[in-house]
Amino acid sequence: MRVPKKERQVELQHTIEQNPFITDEALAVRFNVSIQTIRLDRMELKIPELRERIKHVATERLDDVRTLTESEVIGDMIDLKLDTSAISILEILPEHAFSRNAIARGHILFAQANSLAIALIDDELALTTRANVQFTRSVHVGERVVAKAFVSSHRQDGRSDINVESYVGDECVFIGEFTVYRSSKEES
Amino acid sequence: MRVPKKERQVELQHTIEQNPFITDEALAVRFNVSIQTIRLDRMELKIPELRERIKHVATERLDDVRTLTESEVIGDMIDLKLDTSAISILEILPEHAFSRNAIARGHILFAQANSLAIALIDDELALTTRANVQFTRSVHVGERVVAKAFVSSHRQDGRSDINVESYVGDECVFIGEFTVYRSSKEES
DNA sequence: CTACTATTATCACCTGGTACTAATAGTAGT
DNA sequence: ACTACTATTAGTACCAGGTGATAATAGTAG
Repeated sequence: MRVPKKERQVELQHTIEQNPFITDEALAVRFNVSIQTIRLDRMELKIPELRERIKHVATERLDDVRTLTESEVIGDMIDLKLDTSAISILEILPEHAFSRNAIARGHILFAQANSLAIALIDDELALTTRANVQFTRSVHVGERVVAKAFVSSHRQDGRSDINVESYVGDECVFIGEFTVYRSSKEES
Repeated sequence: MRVPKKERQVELQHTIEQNPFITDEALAVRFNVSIQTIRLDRMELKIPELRERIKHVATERLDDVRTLTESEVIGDMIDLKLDTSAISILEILPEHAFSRNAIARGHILFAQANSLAIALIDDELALTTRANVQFTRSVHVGERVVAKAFVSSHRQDGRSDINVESYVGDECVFIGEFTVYRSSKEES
C-alpha cells in the first residue's frame, strides 16, 4: 500500500470537491493506484462519475446565480399578506459570508429585508427610497434568518413605511425601517 | 421536407440556447428528422456537442456565482486610501434589476456601498452595525454607478462612521451613512 | 496455513457523441 | 428526360468516460 486506503479516500473526496472536472484516470495517476481502485473508492464514498458531477455543477448554476440577483425575493417567502405583512427565511451559506470569520455580510441581511419589503407592496412598481437599518447581532454560516416585515403606514404621498425585524431563533439580528415608493392606486 | 432547412436551424439554435441539456436524439424527434441531420445542422451552426455545452455552463458558473456574493467588494474598486476614502464602480446588469422596468434593486446599490465601506476599514474584522440610506434617483440597466466613500469619524468606542455617495454621471443616486464596528487597534 | 481485505485485471456493455462514406429523395435548369 | 445539385438518411468504425460483474493476485493478521 502506497497510502492507507482511508487516507486516500479522504484526499480523494477533497480533490474532487475542489476540482469536479477531474477524470478517474487522472486521479489514478495522482494517487498512484489503478483506475479500478479509484472507481471502488468513488462507490464507497458515493461520488458520482465525472459527467454527472459536471452536470450537477451546471444545473446548480442555473438555480444559484439567481440567488442574490435575479430572484424577486432573497430567501424563501413563507407567508405573505399583501400590504400588511410578510415573512421570509434565508439560510446563510458560505458565499453569503466573509470567508475569514463566516459572518454574514451586512448587505445580505439588507437584501433579504429589502426584497421582502418590496414584495409586500401590492403595486406595479415599488422602489425603496430610504432605509434605516441596524445589525444587532452577527449572523453565522448555517444559521437561518427569519425576516418579518409589516407595513406601519401607507402615506398619502404614495409612500409606505415598512418595518422589518430579522431573527435567528428568538434573537433579533436585524432591525430595519424602509420607506418605499409605490407607483399608483389603492389605499386598502 | 417537413420544414425548410433554414427555419429548422434557427429554431434549433433557439432550442439549444434555452435548454443546452438536450441530446441530438431528442432534437431529432422534436424536429422530426434523423439524428444525422441534427448533427449536420450543429456543424453548420458551429454548436458544440451536449457534453461540451454542459461543461461550458458548468465552468461559467464558477466565475459567475462569485459576482454578488463571494467577492469582497461588489463592483470594481478603482481607488482606495485605507481608513480615509475609496471609490468603486458597478455597471448595472439586467440581473441586478427588476425585469419589468429595468430599475436596479435597492439592495444592489446598498451592497456596493456597504462592501466599499467595509473594505475601507483597515482592520481584521469590520462589521456594519447601522446604516441610514436614501435612494435619490432610480438607476437603470446599463448605467455605471460610481460609489465614493469617506470616513467621517473614527470613534473611540471602536466604531467608525462612513459616508457613501453614489453617482451616475454627475447625478447623485444614493446617499448612505454607515456605522461599522472594527475589531481592534489603531487610530491612524 | 488460512482468512480476509485491498488492489488490480478483464470483459461486455452503455451514452452521446465524431468522422467518414455512401445511398436516396426532391427539385431546378436546360 | 437527363443532369446537377442540395438535403437527408443510413451505416460503419471509433472515441471518452464511464457501469457492472467476475476473477485473479498481493499483503497482512491471527
